[in-house]
This record gives sequence, C-alpha cells and structure tokens, in this order.
Amino acid sequence: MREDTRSRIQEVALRLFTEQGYEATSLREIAEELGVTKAALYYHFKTKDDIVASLVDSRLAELDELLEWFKGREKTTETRRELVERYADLLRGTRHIEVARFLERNQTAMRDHPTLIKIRDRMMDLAAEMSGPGATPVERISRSLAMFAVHAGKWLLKEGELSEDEVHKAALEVARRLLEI
Amino acid sequence: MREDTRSRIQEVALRLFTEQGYEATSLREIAEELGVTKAALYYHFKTKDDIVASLVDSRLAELDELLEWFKGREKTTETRRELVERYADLLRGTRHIEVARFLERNQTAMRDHPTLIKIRDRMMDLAAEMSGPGATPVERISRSLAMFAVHAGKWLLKEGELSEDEVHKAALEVARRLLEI
DNA sequence: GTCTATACGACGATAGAC
DNA sequence: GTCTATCGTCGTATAGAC
Repeated sequence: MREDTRSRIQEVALRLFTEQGYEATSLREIAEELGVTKAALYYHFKTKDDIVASLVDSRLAELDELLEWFKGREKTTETRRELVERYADLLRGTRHIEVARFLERNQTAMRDHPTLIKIRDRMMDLAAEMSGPGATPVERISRSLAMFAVHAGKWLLKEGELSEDEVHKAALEVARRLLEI
Repeated sequence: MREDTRSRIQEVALRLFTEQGYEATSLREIAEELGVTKAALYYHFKTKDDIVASLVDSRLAELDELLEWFKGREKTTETRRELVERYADLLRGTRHIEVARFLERNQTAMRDHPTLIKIRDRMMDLAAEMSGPGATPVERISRSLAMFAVHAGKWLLKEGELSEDEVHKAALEVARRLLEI
C-alpha cells in the first residue's frame, strides 16, 4: 500500500501547478491533499523544481526526436507542413497535453529551469530549421507563427465557442496557409 | 529631496519585475537598490500587487480607447488592418513598451490581478469584435493571430538576427496577410 | 525504505516609534 | 516619510521513529 506515492505526488502537483500557478502552489498544499507532510515529499523529490523536472523530461525527449527527424529532410512547403502536423499530434498525445498546458502557463516561473531552457531551445531550433539563411523576415515570422498557431487556438478563442476538434482543425488550416506565404 | 521616491520605486520595480520575473523579485531587493527599507515601500504602495497596478493602469485605458474606436466602425478587411496597425503603434509608444514586455513575461503570476484580468478581457473583446457571429473558425483564429503576430515577432526570432524595425515591418506584413484569409 | 517532527532563513505584510 | 520589530508562511534541510 502507498508504494505509488511518487506518482500520486506528480499527479496532484501537475494539476495544482497548472490551475493555480507554480509559485502560488505550496508544498504544504500538495502534501495535505495526499494526507502526508511536506517532509514526505522531500523523500521522493530533492526540491520543488525536481517535481517539475520529472514531469517535463518526456516532453523534451519528444521534441529532440522531432527535431532530429526534421533535420534529415528536405525543406519544402510539404515537409514543413508535415512538421507542424507532427507537432500538433504530439500536443494531442494522451498525457502530454497537460504538461504542455502547464509549460504554457508557467514560462516565467520556470525561466531558469534547465529542462525548460532546453525545451525552449528546441522550439527555437525547430523554427530556425524551417527557414534557411536565405529566408526573408516575413517567411521566418510566418513559419514560426505556424507552429505557434497550434498552441494559440486554445487560448485565443473564448471557451465553449467551438469544440476542441473544430479548433484543432481550424488551427492546422491557418498554419497550412501561413506556410504557403 | 526624495519627494519622487514613489516614481523611483515604480522605475526600479518595473525593470526588476521584467528582468527577473515578478515573484522572483523581492521587495527587499527593490528597497536596497533605492537605499531604503522594505517598510518604506509600504508607505507609498499598499501591497506588492499595488505597485504593478500603478504601472498597468494606463495600458488598460489605451485598450479601452482602441476598443471603443473599433466598435463604431464597419468591419471590413481595411478597418481590421487599421485596428492591428493602431495596436502595433500603441505597443511602440514611448513608455508602454516596457509595460507590455512586463505583462508578456508575467501572465501567470498576474493571473488574479484585477487590472490584468481587464486587459485580458479587452484583448478577447477586440478579437471577438473582429469576427461577427457568422465568421468561420479559420477566420476567427486568423484574425486573432494577426493581433498576436505583432507581439510574437519579438520572441519568436533569435535575438540580434534582425533589427527591431525589420521585425516590426515583417510582423505587420504577416498580420496583413492573415487578415486577407 | 518511508515518513514525522522540528528548525532555518527569506518572504510579504503590519504596528508603532521617531 | 522612514525606521525597527514582529507576524505567519514559504522552500529547504536534517535527525530519527517505524
């Protein structure tokens, strides 16, 4: 019994960090919800940041994989579109949508977190890789914005206005057009 | 002498909040840089949040004005473009660029701040006002993204790659094309 | 190996003296 | 208008019970 305390901490922490923000969520809050003390958390994780690290590591691995795949391909409108579609699929993966949402909402609080910095670097690398050295500023911004459109759909529109599937399809369509500029 | 302590607090606080983040900046840090104690800050401002409120109030007023102007106009590609251009000009205003940058970087920390909530509402209202009830999801997302493109240029591109003016012009061009979808 | 009890310095905030 | 002193809570750390 209670051998899965570690994963229960991850689950509760991710939910509270996303709902209330990382800094606004205290370890006491997490511990109380689980019926243990703060100190128990420190047995399973070195620091508060370490709980985050355990959550975001898999997302970094996926981005590494995506970047590696794209580097080996020709850069055409077609492959750029495929990249954005793969990225969108990644965001819709079973567990990682919650992690992505947490990262979106806690960029500032996490700005010195090593894994977060790496994730941000991979995103920049992907954007840079889409445009060679000869690309115009308009092309660079359009292509970067195309990747971003997949994220943006979620919080640019009022809630309940459209279904999640409608937003997803429409955001991909906007991204596709941005890549054709 | 030192009758302008209030504005000096605002100046130092805005800089540190933007550079290090709101929660990562302590009142002790601000006070020490000014050569006073924490308690002195509490004479000029009720709370830490109150320092922020004094900074962002003028930006809310400008957004209110912009929304009011747009409401009274016909909704065409031409007026939507003019809206985005006015918004971009607003961002380039002498003092408000620093405040806009602070707000960009501290969304999560400020999520319960009354003025911040109002600013976010005005942005949503502007996005909604650009598309009537008959607009398609693709049109809605494109137009929202057009406003966002003006912000995005700054942190989508690697630093030093392009001048601030080049980024500004290219972002506006991308926005213009998004409005023509 | 899993957790509790207890304590540390720094934080935002307040009360009251000068 | 600015100070000292103090409050409760925070993240963090360790000693030791089971």
